[in-house]
Amino acid sequence: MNIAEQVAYLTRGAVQVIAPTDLEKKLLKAQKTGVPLRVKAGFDPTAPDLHLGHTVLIQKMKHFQDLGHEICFLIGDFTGMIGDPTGKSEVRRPLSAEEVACNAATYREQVYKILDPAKTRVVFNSAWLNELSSQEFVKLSAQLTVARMLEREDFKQRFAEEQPIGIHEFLYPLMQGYDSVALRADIELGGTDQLFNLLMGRDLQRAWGQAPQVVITMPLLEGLDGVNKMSKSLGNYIGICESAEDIYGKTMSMSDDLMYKYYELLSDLPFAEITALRATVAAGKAHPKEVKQRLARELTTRFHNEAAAGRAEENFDKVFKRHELPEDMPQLVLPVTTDAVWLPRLLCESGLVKGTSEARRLINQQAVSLNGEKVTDTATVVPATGKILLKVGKRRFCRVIFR
RNA sequence: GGAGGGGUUCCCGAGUGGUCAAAGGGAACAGACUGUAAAUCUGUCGGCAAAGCCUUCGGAGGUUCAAAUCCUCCCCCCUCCA
Repeated sequence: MNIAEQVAYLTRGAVQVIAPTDLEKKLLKAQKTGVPLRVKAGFDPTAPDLHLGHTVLIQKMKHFQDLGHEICFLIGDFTGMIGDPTGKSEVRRPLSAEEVACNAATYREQVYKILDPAKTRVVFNSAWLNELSSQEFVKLSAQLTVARMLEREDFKQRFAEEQPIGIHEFLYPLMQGYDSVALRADIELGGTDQLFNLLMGRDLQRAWGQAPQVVITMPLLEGLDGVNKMSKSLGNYIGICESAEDIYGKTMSMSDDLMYKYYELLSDLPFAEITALRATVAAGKAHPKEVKQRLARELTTRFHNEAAAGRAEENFDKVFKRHELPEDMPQLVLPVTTDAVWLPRLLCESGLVKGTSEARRLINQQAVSLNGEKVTDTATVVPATGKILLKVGKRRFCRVIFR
């Protein structure tokens, strides 16, 4: 690849590149000298459950890796104690060394689904931040004025609204920036919400006599609701460790409008092709469901494999399109202790519902079927013999076997 | 150190003595419609073998026939002044 092609490849989908000429220069230099660029991206030490939102960034890291550059997967175990002021700031409980190690292991396990372990360096910022002397610390904080810090949108707003701003929150961007100094990063990747912190790295590197890193920001991926950023706590996520069925099914449940965004941020399809795809659907020449299925297959394949994706698709069509029973469903084997069981109790024991109250509600809402027949009476009792098929809503199944 | 504002069911947020398992919104779940789309509409949304009973409104006591609401003590959060 020539430099222009490399730049195009590495900035596909990026929101901002600061500064583009620096990127070219760095790539050129790397090509000439054969010394790979050092690419940094930071992650929180908590929440080791990665979802597609994280993969936008990780995928970008992989692009750099593909071109032979060095990836620094930074785990912010020190900065994690502060918490990024972006958005809702909460005081965080410091994690123990064991917890951090455990989370890091989980990160590795998940991240290596995408990244090449051999070309990935995992680093912890406590390694150098714990060693920072008070003198250096003062030097660090002297690089920045309060006025400059208050330019930051989040702080500006909170200051105007007389919301609290902790002094330690000022330290977060400084320390994240210092990470770039410590690592001598050439490039730092981050979400658009990270811009301030990323730019801080450039300022600090200059102050420490280093060439400023190139900053590349990636869009935040909306969750399945299409509104909020994908996050586990909002429940609008697709986890990369979920089953093939779940990844496939969740992908299919997103809105049509949203899927193009997912194509842009998660697939490697050229933007021109995605635009064409959108046009084809708009013109009625392609069914949006098929376009979405293609996406679902691609994502499922990425985190599992093609065969699993195929099975997931078959199962999906079977259950939701043809309204048949899924390949495998949970089974519950119960000893026969009485002649008959009250249905809500049985639903409860099968784990399909949380309690008998919920079971009653669902029965009243025509949501429960027994051996394929809708149940209308909450007082229904089931004879405790043989096999029974329970279904709640569209997707909850269980086979109960009495022995 | 001083003054003030708060802690309500998953979340936000009403509620100042009975009509409160607690308005409204969001999320979630179910049904209709579909492509399991989305949007929309309808319903449900503490627990319980259930026209009743039990447990909930930061915590512990108390007043009262009756407390989320009043009193006492305590814990926690926030703002302003210094």
